[in-house]
Amino acid sequence: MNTAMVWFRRDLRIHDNAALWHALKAARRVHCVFVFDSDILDALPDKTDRRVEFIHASVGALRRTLESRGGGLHILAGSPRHLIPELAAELGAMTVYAARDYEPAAVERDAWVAERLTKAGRRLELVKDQVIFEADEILTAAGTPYHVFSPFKRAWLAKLDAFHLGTYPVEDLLGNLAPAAPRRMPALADMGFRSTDLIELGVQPGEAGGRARWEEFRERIDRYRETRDFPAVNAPSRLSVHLRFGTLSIRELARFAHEHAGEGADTWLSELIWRDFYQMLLARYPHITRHAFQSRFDALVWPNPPDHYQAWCEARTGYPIVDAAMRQLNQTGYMHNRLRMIAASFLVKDLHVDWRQGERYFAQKLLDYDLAANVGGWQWSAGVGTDAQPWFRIFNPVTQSEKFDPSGSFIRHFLPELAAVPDKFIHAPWKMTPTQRLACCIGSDYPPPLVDHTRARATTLALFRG
DNA sequence: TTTTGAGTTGTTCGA
DNA sequence: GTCGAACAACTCAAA
Repeated sequence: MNTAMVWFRRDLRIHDNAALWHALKAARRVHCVFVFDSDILDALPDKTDRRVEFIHASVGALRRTLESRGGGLHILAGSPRHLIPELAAELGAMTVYAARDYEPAAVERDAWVAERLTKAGRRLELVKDQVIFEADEILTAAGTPYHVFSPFKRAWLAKLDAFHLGTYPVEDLLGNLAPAAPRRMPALADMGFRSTDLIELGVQPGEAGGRARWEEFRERIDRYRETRDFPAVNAPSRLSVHLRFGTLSIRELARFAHEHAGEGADTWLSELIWRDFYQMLLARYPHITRHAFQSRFDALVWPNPPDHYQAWCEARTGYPIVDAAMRQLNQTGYMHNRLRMIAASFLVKDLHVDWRQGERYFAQKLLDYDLAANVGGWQWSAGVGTDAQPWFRIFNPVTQSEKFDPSGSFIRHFLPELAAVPDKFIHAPWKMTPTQRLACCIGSDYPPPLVDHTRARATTLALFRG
């Protein structure tokens, strides 16, 4: 009997699923499995985690879809290092298919599982699914990985063709799915987690949720370029969480963006290329999770003044755009991309805190948290990453605020204590005279600025000069 | 090997 | 208020 297994991880969908297609193509009986990984879940300090709920709901939806096609989903909880080889043996699956994951911990886990399977005469077959081009597919003429985005993007676009954007026709082969014994799905509480406000926040998990969001964004894509930098506008795709957990296919999104003419789609496609770029860098240079990409900056000692990090986390720096951004993150698990840059630049270059602390904080809070993209973004903001112009990258939080939240409507939404502050002062409320402070008292209703930007900027430049 | 052009998302200063 | 130049000078990628 020709039997295979598909191990779902961050590809929680059926449509255009590479691992599922390869298994269905190769075997007459295909078992599907998902493992709630206790090695990851047990380490999470906060048991009210929207990501766990997103995964849990998406896995439930995946099981219902598989069952409606005559198949099923084995849902287990524990360490996949043992559970995957055991289940493969129990089901008689010779090959386990899975989508390749480029995070160092996943690479190590997969090598471990592969070795176990091999010893038992089976094998783990990892296939490309999360990116358009993997680390060894886009190289310079010298055969080395790109370290600069623009030439990487040119090479990426030059290599793009119908083959790399093609859809795996999974739907044609679903007759090979094997059912799973009907077992109750583990509840969130069984794993020690509580339910969250995910649905109230408007996040729809699962493949259907991703598709709904995608259809809604396609209506707005032509305006993406002009509107994407304004956090008060519904401009971003908000698809990052679906790409993170694979409830949408990157090939489907990239193909649409590539075929859809216009500046909006081109700009958005660039963002998808950035995603491939950072995945490639992490796969090639796994040490960048803890060390500066540019080694000459790795020894840089950040002053990290006491209380600065805490004030930033708790949205009380006294700079409205930064605090509003941090409230958006703390309250909703999401932060607009422009604000991620402003908040990151402020923590590192105004508050002089090590970028790794900010990266870890985002890791705790972001629903769409992706190690590769987050590390890449923080290193770029800190000026220690793949491009070398730190003096260009010290955002002025007031100028950025005036430019990208001109009416202050985003600020007022997340900082209602500033609602009555006149437009003229919304970006820098400490400039109000005592009589103007009736609307909001700086010092009691809202904190005074934690640092002086001009002085903090000078300190950063000196720090980089060495 | 050497040379050349370019580098996501900016800010500040002085006219 | 608006405009252009300076910022500081390095690394990458391709010719």
